[in-house]
Amino acid sequence: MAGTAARPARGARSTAAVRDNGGVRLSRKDVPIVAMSAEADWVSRFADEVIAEAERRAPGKPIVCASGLSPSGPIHLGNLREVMTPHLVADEIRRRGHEVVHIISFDDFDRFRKVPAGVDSSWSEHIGKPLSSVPAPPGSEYPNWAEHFKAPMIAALAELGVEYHGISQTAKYTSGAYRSQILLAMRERARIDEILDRYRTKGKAAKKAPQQGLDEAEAAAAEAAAEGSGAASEDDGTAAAGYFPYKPYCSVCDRDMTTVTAYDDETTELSYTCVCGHSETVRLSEFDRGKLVWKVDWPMRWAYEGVVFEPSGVDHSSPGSSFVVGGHIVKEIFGAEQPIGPMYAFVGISGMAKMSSSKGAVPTPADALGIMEAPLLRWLYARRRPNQSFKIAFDQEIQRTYDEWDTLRRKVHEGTALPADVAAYGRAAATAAGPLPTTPRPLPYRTLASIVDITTGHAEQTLRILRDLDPEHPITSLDETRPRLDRAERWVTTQVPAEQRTRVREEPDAALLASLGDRERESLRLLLDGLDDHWSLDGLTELVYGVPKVQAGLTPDAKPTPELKVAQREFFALLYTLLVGRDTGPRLPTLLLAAGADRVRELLGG
RNA sequence: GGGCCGCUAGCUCAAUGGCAGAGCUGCGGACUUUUAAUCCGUAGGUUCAGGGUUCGAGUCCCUGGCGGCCCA
Repeated sequence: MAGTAARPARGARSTAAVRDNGGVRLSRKDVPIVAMSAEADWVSRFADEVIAEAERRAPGKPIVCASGLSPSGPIHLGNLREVMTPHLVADEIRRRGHEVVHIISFDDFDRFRKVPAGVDSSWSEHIGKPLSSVPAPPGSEYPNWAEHFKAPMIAALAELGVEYHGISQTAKYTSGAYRSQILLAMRERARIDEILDRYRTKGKAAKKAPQQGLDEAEAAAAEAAAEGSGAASEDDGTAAAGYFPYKPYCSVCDRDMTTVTAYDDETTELSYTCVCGHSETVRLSEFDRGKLVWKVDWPMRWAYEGVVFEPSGVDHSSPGSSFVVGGHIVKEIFGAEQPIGPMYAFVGISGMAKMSSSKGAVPTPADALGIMEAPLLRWLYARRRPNQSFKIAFDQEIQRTYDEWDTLRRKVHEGTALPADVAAYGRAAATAAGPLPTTPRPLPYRTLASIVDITTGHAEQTLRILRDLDPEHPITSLDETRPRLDRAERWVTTQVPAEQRTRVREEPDAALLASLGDRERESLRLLLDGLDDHWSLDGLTELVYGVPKVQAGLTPDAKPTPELKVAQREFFALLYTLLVGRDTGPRLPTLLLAAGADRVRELLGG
């Protein structure tokens, strides 16, 4: 296991670090860091460990890292950790010049457990079938349930730069690829039963009893609650006729409500009955429509693929969990070794204005990539060790996350970042295959969000404001600020609550305008008279700060005094109230430009 | 009843047995600027508690506490 595996000697690591950093020169500008300090970074440490293990187990062969995904529903941001953890390690191994393959196993031959909320209840007739045999949810363009949920994940992985070898367990099982492993497991069923028995507790019989009282739907719901990359708890194959680690899908109804009643090692003839009334005897040396129970299936695949690194969720850390039991089975039955397998903690979400509550769904990688660029999402998974839980911000915090990312980027290029931060940045911004796409002019996310909020995405207004942000190097096309601009816009429109959006008033606040004193009327008049001559970001800045100065008898370039600052604040509050109905808002020059001169005149009583 | 993980600055986290560090927040300042803009500076610690190993412990061992997750 990961915790007890021998660490390579210090010298070995230093050598790796030198080789890693040698030969790659960074130009000061915009070339993402490909080499990085191999020190002080969890990815590097796992890579050291995995390489050493791989060379001990299978010298000269490609190093195998693996992930398992169950397409039983939306594949969410927690499941992404199942992929990102081995991806980052495999990528580091690849950067060091080793041959490595990252397998993503889609467990689409698992049983359909439960009809999720929002799907027609008639789908309950499919409970017990392989996920690849269940019709896709209504309205889907995909041929079956599994493909429907795999597709968006596959698209997200491409955008994230994750290189992998995908394996459909349906294809593997139904092609007979695992036949000899299945026959072996059946032959060794008594020993498997004995291994499982070590972890079955004495209270089991008493505990099982109440389960009988549950109806099918409740039982399915309870099982679904434990669902993960592979359920931590699942039918382990115990039946009245003895223990069998294999379960056939019924030839008639295609469900796994089957019970094995007899098996002959000599002929490989297996008899089963199904709740649908069907019963038959098949020859396991030819029959391909069934699978090993999860606790045997997983270690079988470790052995079959020669997996050296595969993480799993923390729910696998218990004594009787499939990871622990699998460690015994892979060694004692399949004669192979357990992968190095860190437990990863859960990924939380902060925010989520709309999506989760209405659809009953947790956000997916595709949702995250809608509001943030791929390198940023990669960074969130790279910067924390797998055993640390973290949150992905869908609320205002995303602005801070982006600020941190931009600051880190600057520091990395200046050479002032800490080694661990440099490493995380490098893993986020590029893979062994090269850098990920970036935004040519990465303006601060909060600025973009603020602008898009005011302009409601209107391209012409947006460009006008962006152009004036940096007059020395004006932005000439929105494309320079993409895709970050599009992410910010999507964030504003899908995640920012309506009451936090800036809404320029449709009609003038007649009552307020009528109640204004002479001094306030004069300030508005001064502003309106200056609009045409100051219609630029800088010009309007000068104007809005200048109006109170002129009123105080000062010149527009006078130094501010405490009294003047008070007057400015009052003036700004008045403008905000008249323009957006609140006493604060986006910086006024930006707001004025976005609203447009005609609307400003109307709202200010001009 | 058992297991895994965590506990370090106000917050989020670094630190491979060798001088406890970043980011954010806060505070102070600059920019004609208290905004949802930019930059500079600065403060901040009994590393959960107690014991042990060691020349040396945030780090390793033991006991306890608190928190999260899981199994039964």
